[in-house]
Amino acid sequence: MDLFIRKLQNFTALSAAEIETLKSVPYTTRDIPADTDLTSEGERPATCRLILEGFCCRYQLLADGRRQIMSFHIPGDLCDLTTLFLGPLDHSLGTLVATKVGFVPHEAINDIVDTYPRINRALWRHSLVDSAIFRQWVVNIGQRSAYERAAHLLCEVYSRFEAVGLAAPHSYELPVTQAELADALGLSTVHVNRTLQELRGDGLITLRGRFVTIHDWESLKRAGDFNANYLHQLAAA
Amino acid sequence: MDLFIRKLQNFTALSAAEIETLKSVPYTTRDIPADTDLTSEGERPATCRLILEGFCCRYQLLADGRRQIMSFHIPGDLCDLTTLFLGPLDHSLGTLVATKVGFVPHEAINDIVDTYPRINRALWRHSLVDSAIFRQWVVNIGQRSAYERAAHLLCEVYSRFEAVGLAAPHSYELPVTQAELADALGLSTVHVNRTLQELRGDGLITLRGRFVTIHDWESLKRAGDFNANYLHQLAAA
DNA sequence: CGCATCATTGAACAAAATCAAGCGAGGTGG
DNA sequence: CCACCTCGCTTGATTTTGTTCAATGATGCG
Repeated sequence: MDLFIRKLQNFTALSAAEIETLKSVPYTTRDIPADTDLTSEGERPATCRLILEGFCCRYQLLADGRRQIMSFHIPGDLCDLTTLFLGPLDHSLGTLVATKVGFVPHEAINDIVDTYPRINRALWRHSLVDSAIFRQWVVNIGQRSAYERAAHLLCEVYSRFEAVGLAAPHSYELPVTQAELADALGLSTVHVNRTLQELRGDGLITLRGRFVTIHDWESLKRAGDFNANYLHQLAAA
Repeated sequence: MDLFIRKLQNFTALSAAEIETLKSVPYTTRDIPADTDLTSEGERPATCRLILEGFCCRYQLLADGRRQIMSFHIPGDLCDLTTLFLGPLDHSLGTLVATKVGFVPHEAINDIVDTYPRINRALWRHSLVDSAIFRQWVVNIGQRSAYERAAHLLCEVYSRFEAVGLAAPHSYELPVTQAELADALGLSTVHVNRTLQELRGDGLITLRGRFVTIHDWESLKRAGDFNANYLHQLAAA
């Protein structure tokens, strides 16, 4: 929960009382294994999911089995707000590795939204940044080459990890297979593999297992045409 | 403004008092010519833009001139809420045809968000549907073929026009050049042209000028793998 | 009439997908 | 402790989809 509060404060300063209110929000914690849905398309859960540890994604399956991952979610993300306000979920939310999840009852969030204007606004910001990330993915997949796309994604995840203090200097764990990366980038697995090799060959990154090390942050940003604006973080990454 | 209220009521029933509150929101109207920015990337406007008549899009330009359109906006859309809560805009908003726009001061919306919980929630829904549309564009561009993509987009715009009562039965005006469609679909102009010809050849649609006529709604939906869920409209299209 | 913008066409080309194997590390059971 | 199996990564060859380049029609408007 602290991570989440920290993330909100990334956008808005909160008073001590407001922080207390957030800390008193009830939730139950559960450990979910890898590759498990937290919510599936069509469901109407009664709780929102707060990622405490691990790594999740939102995705949609097409009839013939193609899958598009539409976002990654890292600790501190409340990734389910849409279930609070809208009807049946139009996509699925699943873990990519074993993940510790907090389930926050809708009523608790509803109360806060209705009675604490400043927290309401902080949640608005959180949600609008989410939205900005989707937009950026549209740009990324729509216009950029495989090489640019991959570089951009690596930059985004790094920036987001860094913002919640979960990245080592210029390195982080991206707990995702190349097939999953492919689904996120709208590319084939084979092509992702070749693209990552190119990025490595150009000395921009190293991969050891699932640990990404960024050797040349400026060049990687340039390669991915990455501009952290859209993450709307207070501290520039 | 009536269209906007109607759109909000698509998600939530509002009381007479709430509708009055919305109707009393001050705004200034302006006629904006085609191909003009309403707000440009990096700006921090003091108003939100409500489309009254016309057709707009949000887009981002890359350094080398490539452009990705990330969404279309039709009358009744309040397309700028992000400027209310977040810092400098991370993309641009521009007209595609001559458009009548209402400029609503941020303070007015701020007041409403803070003091009218039910309208706040209606705005949340409006914004979350926006978000769902972005996600669906990610899926569309990431996984679907040119043919499927184009079909899907035609379905989406039709459904949205219909929801605000701006579509004739199975036909509507899509006031957009093929080059603009290309920027929205992440395809080249040439390929969009050929794809539209295919859709016409298959008897799914007719184009006369910029008027789209859908001959076989079920088939077009099937061709685009379109499922209106994500628009979260009360009345199924 | 003449210009500008948009739609259309054909041919050559490039990026990425697909198909089909092989490799390597980690985990399991005998 | 080793054989084996699985999953994920890597590689090469081929095919597909969509791009680019370069014209040529159409249409509308001053």
